Amino acid sequence: MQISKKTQYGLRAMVYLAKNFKRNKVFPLREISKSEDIPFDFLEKIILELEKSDLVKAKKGPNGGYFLACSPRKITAGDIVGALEKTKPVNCLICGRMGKCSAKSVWNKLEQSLKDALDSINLSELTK
Amino acid sequence: MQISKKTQYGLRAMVYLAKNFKRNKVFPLREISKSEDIPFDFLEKIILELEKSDLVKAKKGPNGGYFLACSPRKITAGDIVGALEKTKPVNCLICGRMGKCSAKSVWNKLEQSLKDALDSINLSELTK
DNA sequence: ATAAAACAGACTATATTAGTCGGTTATATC
DNA sequence: GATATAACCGACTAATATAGTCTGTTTTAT
Repeated sequence: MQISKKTQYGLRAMVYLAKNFKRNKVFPLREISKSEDIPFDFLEKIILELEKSDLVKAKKGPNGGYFLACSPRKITAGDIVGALEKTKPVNCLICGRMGKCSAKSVWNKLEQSLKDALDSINLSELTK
Repeated sequence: MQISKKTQYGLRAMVYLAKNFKRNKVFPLREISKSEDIPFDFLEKIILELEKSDLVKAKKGPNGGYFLACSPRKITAGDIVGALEKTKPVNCLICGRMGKCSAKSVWNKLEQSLKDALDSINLSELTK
């Protein structure tokens, strides 16, 4: 029940992009890495996943960098965590094998409130 | 963000004890292990942790076994998960180092709703 | 041309998880 | 009081996941 460093870094990077968000402005990874004190090589992998989930876009070449794919208001913590982390608390094999599992309702409820909590927060709120 | 097998096994073992709960009745681990299809040696370690958290008690020797430390109604999923799993989603080092962390409020909210969800379920409900 | 930046895949080191094994201690029953 | 049963305990191992590194290729503004 721990959030990985990957996800923590990813969320912080996204908040950085949201805080400095401005139309047509891009942010090279080096800047985010330094400013947020995240290992550059690792962040590169993370931002790539975020890009594949359509949360950020990139501009290549000199003066290139990354930027949010849409307004901070429209991106939720749930979007970001969902892109970087397994969000189902369990893969209950028992449920499949035996048709029912005494613990299933617990994990279902947990998954739902986890989702609700994260979906209720958007990036714009986190910039304040 | 995954619940460990240890916790899944632990919860199922506890539900087993709750389902068959009867005053002065004890359940040898072998029985729980077979019935719930949980590796015996592993379950032994798990139940020991549950005992140290005062969720179950033991009776040693022949005809011995484990039993719930109190009524199923009084034991929550939160008690069980809390005994077996790290329940804080992050140990945000940044928060300590920089005084503030842009992501902190997300993890706090997550932790709270995780706790709320699990605390709202008791063992007695899970026996139905 | 060249330099800055994104993109990509393979690799390594560390930590965590899941489980095993070999024993010791307590106690009901014969 | 011997014995068998079941809890208790600590050290060990195997597998997997996490966290990061390294070496390069591609794109593009200047």
